[in-house]
Amino acid sequence: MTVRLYDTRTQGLRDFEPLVAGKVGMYVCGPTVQSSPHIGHLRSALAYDLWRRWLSHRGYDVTFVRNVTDIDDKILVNAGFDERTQQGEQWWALAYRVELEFTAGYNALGMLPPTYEPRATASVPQMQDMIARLIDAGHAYAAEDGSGDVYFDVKTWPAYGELTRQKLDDMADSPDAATRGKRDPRDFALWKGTKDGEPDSASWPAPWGAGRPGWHIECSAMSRRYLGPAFDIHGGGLDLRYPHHENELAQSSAAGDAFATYWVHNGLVNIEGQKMSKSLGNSVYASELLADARPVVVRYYLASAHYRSNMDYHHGALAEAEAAFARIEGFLDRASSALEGSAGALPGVIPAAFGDAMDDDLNVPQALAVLHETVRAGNVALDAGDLGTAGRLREEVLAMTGVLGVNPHDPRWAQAGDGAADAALGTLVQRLIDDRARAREAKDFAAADRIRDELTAAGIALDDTPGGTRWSLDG
RNA sequence: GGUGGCGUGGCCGAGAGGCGAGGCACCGGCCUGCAAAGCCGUUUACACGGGUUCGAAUCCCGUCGCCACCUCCA
Repeated sequence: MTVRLYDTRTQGLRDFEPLVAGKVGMYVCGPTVQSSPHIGHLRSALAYDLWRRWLSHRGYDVTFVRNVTDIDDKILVNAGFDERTQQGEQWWALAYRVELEFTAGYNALGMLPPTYEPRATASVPQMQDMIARLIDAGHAYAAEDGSGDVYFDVKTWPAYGELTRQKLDDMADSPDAATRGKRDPRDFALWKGTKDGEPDSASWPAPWGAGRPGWHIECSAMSRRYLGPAFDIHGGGLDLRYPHHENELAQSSAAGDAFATYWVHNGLVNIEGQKMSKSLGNSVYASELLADARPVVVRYYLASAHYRSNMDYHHGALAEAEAAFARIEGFLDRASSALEGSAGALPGVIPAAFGDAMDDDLNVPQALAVLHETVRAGNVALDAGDLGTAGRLREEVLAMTGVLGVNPHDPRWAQAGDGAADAALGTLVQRLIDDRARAREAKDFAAADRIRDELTAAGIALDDTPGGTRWSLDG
């Protein structure tokens, strides 16, 4: 019952062994809040939400940190505030507005809030401290052009490239290197001196010149602040391996930190076979997904491929997920009707095969297969009138969907409705169902079917069960 | 050019030397007044060419195709 995970650095599966028994420190690179969250952001966040839930389920006390990068070139550009005319949105206003969109997206999909969710702008002193230590140690230098930039000196760190197994000589030169006061084209910025036209609000005083932190140093400083110089798992999107994570690893190591024991990277989401990009204009935003399907179905869909595989979002994908999810939901609904009154409030037991799949590098697709097999067995038991077995299997299904965060009966997923209107609708529908029952009793099937057709046309589905006719709002 | 990954049936998507994961769709049957739901069953597979093996989708070699990162990106 050991959790195994795929570690990018060693390129293989490793048994998970925490630094401190029973505890896990996990740092995940959160978004740069420069524009609205898209399907890829949600998928990434979900991957680590699932890791966190599973590790917790296995008894670990998980400290989960996901940062918010709220100062960055793109944020300044996208906000486009003009100092002279005072027109446009302030960068910090844009950052906060977008951060709220991300939070709303995470909440909609039932992601557990991180233990800590630090903003980069709130840890600038910690970043400066780390930069100072790197300069003192001879691994970083202030640019000689007086720009206020500070760079990491990759040639002083022979291990540079270890995460992505690249040799320094093979790395492409940065195109703007010559003009930026770098000693080597591959040196990367730890601190960016304030340039003309940039707002004072995006400038922090520093010994080497006023400016703002580079992207990479943010994560090194924040992970250290909240998890310490050594922690267990560092996660992020596959696209962050290089340069972001490579640079984090280099600077943290050079500063004397042990940093992450395991590196986990989630696969990306393509759209209709193509990479999602702003230039192609094919981005699928969180708001679109949530308009197309129930949040729990979006969550189910995004979890249905292994977290390390690239997945392709295509038209109809959510409808397929809805159908698959409805099967699970249907069983639980049937079981609830059949088992009404019988307690069965025991904490559900997760089948061993499900646990084995999850332990094996979070193999959710395999775990879902176990879940579906349990659903079928449960339906068989219900058909046979074996309520004891059905009840036990229902508990298993609830336990499995619970740990994945897709329990259909979780109040979280309940549609926010109008109680009085729902009651009125229920009364009217029940009257029609009663009328239909009388017609069926009298063998007047034409009349009975007419009632059902009318309800169907109104978006209400009927389901004749041994326990009576049930109705539901149909999608 | 460097580093890494992928190619499974109509679709999605696991698996990784030996009983054809699971879901969606389709077809046949059971059940039902008819549906729906549910159950049972059939049919479609492992890019291509070699090799290793008693046995390969799974290992090895080669070929083709696709993709990611190497510049900001979850």
